[in-house]
Amino acid sequence: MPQPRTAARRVTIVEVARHAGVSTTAVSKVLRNAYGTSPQMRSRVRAAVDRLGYRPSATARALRGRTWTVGVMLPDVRNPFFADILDGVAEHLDDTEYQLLMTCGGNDATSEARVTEAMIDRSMDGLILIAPVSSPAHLDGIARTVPTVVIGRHSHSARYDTVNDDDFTGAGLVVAHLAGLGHRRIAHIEQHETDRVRLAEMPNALRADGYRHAMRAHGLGEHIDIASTTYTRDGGHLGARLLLARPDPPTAIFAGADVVALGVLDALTEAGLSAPGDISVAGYDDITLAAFRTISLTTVDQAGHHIGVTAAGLLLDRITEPGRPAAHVKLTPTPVVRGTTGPPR
Amino acid sequence: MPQPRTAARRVTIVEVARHAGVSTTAVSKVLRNAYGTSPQMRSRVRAAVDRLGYRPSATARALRGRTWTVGVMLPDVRNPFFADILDGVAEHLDDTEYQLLMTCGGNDATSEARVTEAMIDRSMDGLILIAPVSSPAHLDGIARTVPTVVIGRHSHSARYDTVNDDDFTGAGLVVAHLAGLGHRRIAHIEQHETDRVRLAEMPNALRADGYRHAMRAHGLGEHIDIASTTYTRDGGHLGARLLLARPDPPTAIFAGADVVALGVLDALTEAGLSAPGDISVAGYDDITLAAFRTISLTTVDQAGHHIGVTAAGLLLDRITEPGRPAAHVKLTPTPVVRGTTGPPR
DNA sequence: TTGAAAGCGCTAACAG
DNA sequence: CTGTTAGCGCTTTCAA
Repeated sequence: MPQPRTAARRVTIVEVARHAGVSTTAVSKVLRNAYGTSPQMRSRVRAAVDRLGYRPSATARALRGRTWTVGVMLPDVRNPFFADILDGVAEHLDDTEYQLLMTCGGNDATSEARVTEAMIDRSMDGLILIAPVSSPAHLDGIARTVPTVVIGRHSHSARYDTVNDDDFTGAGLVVAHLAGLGHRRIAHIEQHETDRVRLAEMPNALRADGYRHAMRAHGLGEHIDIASTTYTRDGGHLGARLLLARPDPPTAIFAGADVVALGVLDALTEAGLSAPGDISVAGYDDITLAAFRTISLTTVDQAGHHIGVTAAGLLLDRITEPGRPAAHVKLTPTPVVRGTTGPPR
Repeated sequence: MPQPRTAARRVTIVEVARHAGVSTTAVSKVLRNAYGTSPQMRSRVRAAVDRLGYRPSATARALRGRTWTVGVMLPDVRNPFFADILDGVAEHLDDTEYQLLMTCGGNDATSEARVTEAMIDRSMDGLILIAPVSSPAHLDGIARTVPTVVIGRHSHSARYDTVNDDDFTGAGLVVAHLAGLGHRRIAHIEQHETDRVRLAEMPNALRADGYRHAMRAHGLGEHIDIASTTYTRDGGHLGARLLLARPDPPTAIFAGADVVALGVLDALTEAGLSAPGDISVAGYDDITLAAFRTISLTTVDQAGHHIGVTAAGLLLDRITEPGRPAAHVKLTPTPVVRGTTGPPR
């Protein structure tokens, strides 16, 4: 039997139609469960599809209808918190026809613009943007072009939905826990913002606000002490060094994110100190690693999985009904007390 | 000035051509730097492109030429080792026109098939599969359809390139290090394989082989002791518990992957033991977390970043010249000695 | 209920 | 060097 020597060309709708003895229109209709197909036509078409191993070309479909593709932009593959969100998104999408495709935004507006444009160029049906750093105007522009849901931005846009953790409250939970243990000099490591819009929208800014507010509420306003660095391990390391060098160093550090807390622990080890013996440390996010016994980090669970499921649900709704009013969901965080916090010595 | 109330339709090549006063062919040629365009035509077209903010539709291009999209399948977003590979791939692609899109294969053949089909349906120009679990026949089928590079499978297919760490040698490095410290009862935690093909192709199987071989080479054949679990944190936890329960427990544990070693450390902490005081622990991969001072894990650096760069290079070559003979690259691992290994007590 | 035909945005022969 | 023309695989009016 002669074999073609080139890569087998893909089976197209034309071949399916020929084998089934019907028109391409008919095949298309059956595939999309469209109106106006007889049972026998359906079964003949389905048989031909199976026999030939036909799969529709998403790119050809894109020129007329949808691609059944949802794009997720995440800032960084390394931050394990985003994995929880992704799991949630994937779980919701698994029950649908949609395929998930991911890209990295790189925590940088230029790179984010490149990546979102790339997803739009590829005719994705909808986008989920996780913790984007682009300006609200730019996000609005994206949302005008394609159905969009934003995670981790407290904005009030009418064009896209948002899903957030209540960061302000979450920060308060940490302060309450530490104050309850008897700490007074509770310091915070934040990722600094200067831009007015970002001060209002970014989770890190709201956590810092929540920290300040809660400190005052507990009568600890005079002990407010913030080290401004970044939400990275290095940022935590630097922040801890700054705080430890104070004339009167804190007895507890609330890091704005778990990765930051890891950097803090690193700096403590380096300085010959340990948590909670010498100093208490708390994070935010409850990444999987926080539960790791060797670390056992006290933190705040913002239910990444649930955030992902919610965002995926909103996106599919929005794809179906692009003009519908924007939903802005805020989820309640819960404190997770583990081994890195204890009473001050 | 009246504003359209619906979402602005995308600018197409036709409009660019009209504004520039040339044919669509001309625009297409200029955009692709194709042969046969005069300087003035080029500048007029470019001006129109900029003015109108035109971006080519990747999906429309897909029907004729390439999509300038490379798909990467990774088994799992959580394993931080894959992030190193991704960085390498992204770095290499950043200098090109290609856009990277990722999917999760889920460490499961059925799910991998779904995901690879999805990428093929979307006309991706090439695929990089990281540590796939599908059968060689299935991988061959994929590679017949689209240019493919496989990372983390020691296969010898003529259809796709592979990039691997020399796992056999790497395992030997760990045994040599531990034996050099004076350990004799060195145990190993592996991810078990029974299938003949997988025994020959999977990195975990080669690491176990390398362990056995090195133990014998060091005259420690009688102390070979393997706990068969999985390459996960839980697998490490379970493996350590099994090994600690032996009548004569090991003085050193070589975990087949860093995530496994984290599970081992977890089990040690639980049992009131520590590394390297009570027992030495080594991993494999050198994930970023291994350098974290609180952990300071001895491991093997398999240069994930370099693997990624190499794979991306091979893929672009293969896209250009699909028929070229397959390259099978094996990179040399280097030992990274940190704080979790020391002399036996 | 069914199918012919037009066209989505782009590229590639082929003429001029 | 430039433009006309014919599709790529699919969906969608619109007649039959």
